[in-house]
Amino acid sequence: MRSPEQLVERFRSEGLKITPQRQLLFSLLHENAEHPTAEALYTTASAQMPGISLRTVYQTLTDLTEMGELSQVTFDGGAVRFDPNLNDHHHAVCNECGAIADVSIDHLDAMSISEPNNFSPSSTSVVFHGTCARCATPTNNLDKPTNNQTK
Amino acid sequence: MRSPEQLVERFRSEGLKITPQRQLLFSLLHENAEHPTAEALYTTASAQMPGISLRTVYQTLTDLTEMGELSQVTFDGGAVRFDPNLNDHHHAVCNECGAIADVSIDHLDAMSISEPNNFSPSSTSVVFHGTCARCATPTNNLDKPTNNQTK
DNA sequence: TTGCTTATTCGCATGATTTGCAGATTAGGT
DNA sequence: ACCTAATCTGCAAATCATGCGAATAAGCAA
Repeated sequence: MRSPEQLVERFRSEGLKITPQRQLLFSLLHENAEHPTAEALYTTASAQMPGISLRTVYQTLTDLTEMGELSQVTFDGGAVRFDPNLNDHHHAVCNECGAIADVSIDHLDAMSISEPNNFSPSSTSVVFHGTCARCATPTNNLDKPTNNQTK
Repeated sequence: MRSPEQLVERFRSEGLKITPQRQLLFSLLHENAEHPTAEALYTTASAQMPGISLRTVYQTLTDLTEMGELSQVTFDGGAVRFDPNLNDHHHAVCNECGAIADVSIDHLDAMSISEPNNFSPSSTSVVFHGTCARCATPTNNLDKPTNNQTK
């Protein structure tokens, strides 16, 4: 996703209005690597702007997605998560705390479908499930984040 | 998933009962490569056993999943799909008709997380999105399946 | 075969997530 | 300051899935 400033420009140039709600969400999403759900963003947004509607959060997220500024991802059937990282990347999901990390993959091209089924993929997504560094370290268990998994 | 006969044995040996509903679902799932949703199975099952409850379909699918006879997969936030293929495999989703095919992947091991983030994956799932052979062939467009995508 | 015990089925209510709709509000230009 | 279209908001509704209790039936024993 672009910076809030750039998004403001883009919205203006497309005849869309710059509302406080949108500006807030722009800033909450900018460089946000937490893959938040709509509800999570709503909670955060509400703290700064009491009265903002969950409907507006959904609406703005949908708009940004349609503009290609966000991508949506879901893991294991939980709620949709929003990802402002537009670079080619994949995800690692921690089974313990539910944290989702962006990961780059080396040699993705070396991987190929082995059967001659004529399927021509236009995109490939890889999801790792496992234990994140934080949860794997027996020491700092005290400040371990609580489980954020939806399902 | 094992054969219906083997499942009957397993259920018996675990003190579970062999009901007509379960037997029907065993046979509908056996070697089923369509990755059906609970609703889809309910529709099919209802044709052969009018009156069967959607609740029972969900219950049986959950039971089989907990027994490790089925796995659940979701794509793009749609409904959960059930997969009786217990072999190590991945999926190819057709953007046109929504069909989901099982695929084996060569050299999955060649692929690796490039950043030193200490994430230790216990499982990896790969999903290809693209166009299936059927939809890619301009000739047999007449008998092309209808779009089954949930979202 | 009859009866008993307990698993199972079934229908309905409920929960979670997301979208549709319509009226109230407001951004941004005149 | 005013107008108009875009936006926001709250609520209803759709979809998918699970909890719960009463009714039913599988499997065993006599």
